Amino acid sequence: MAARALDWTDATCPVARTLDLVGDRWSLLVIRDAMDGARSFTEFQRRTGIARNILTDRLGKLTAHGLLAQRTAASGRRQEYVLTDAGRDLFPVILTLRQWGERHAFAPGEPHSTLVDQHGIQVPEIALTGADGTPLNTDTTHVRKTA
Amino acid sequence: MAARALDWTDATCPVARTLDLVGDRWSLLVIRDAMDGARSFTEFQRRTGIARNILTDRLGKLTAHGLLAQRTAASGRRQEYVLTDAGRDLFPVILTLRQWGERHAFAPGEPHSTLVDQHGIQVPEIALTGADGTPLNTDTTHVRKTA
DNA sequence: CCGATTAGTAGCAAATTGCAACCAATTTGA
DNA sequence: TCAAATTGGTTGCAATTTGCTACTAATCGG
Repeated sequence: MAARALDWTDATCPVARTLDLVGDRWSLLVIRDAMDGARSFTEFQRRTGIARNILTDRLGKLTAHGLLAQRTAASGRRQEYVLTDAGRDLFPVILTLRQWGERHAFAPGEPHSTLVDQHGIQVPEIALTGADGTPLNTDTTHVRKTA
Repeated sequence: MAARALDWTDATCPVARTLDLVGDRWSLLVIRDAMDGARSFTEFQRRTGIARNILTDRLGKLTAHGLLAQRTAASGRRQEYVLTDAGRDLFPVILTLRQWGERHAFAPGEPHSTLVDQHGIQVPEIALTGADGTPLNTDTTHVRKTA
């Protein structure tokens, strides 16, 4: 695996750096499936439908960038891919992508998978609020460069 | 612009549908810049560094999918691209991508842009909590198919 | 009216992706 | 216990996507 020699699309922007790492057609779907229990090459391939050589590449890159790790499976001698802390920390990204899709990419009544908590209760729509309780959105925030 | 004939990567998963719409190398950076005030073709090109023909394609697709709209600029007769409600609603996605990047894609002390509110105060890290106050993460949630 | 800027298009080369076949090692099951 | 199936890839090639460098037509500013 090529050592990390990333030259960032936009080195000062955290959004751009994150997208350099996971902003392709497949990486976030691999992360999604890892969050939902996928561990093996074949299982990732089956769930995503990704081409096998591309999957090889993505698993390698995600591992090289510290989002996945390879370890020996408990039951025997096979290897498996598991999320690292950094990989698990993408949960808010996956959740917000999910909730946007539910709101804007499905017709009313069209069926789709949902995210539920331990009790099987559907996860509520998250509302972003700032320290003072005001909602966070494009009107109430802006980017300050290179703080 | 080809009429909408999307065949989804995974039609039942809202995450996958969202990524089908914005999960390429550039779309979310265009959205990011639109949120931060970019309106014109040239301005998007300058901020992202995207190739001009690809930018043409992405602006067209985002417009076709209802994330951007073209309207006549206030000051004259030129056209400009503005976010629709659906486009603005990607704010939580951009914010969570930003915060993940801040946590995992920068060395400690390395400078980067930050998001601030109206008072110039830095937006705090968002913490996802469920209805009962328990934190939402990969351990406390799971996907239920085709609810 | 002239030069600069805007908003693209066109052509082509390079890089990425996807498909299908192949392969070695491991696991399963009769 | 031995054959068949499964796993986890790799390889080669074709198709698609991307990026670069012109080029153009319309507009804007002075």
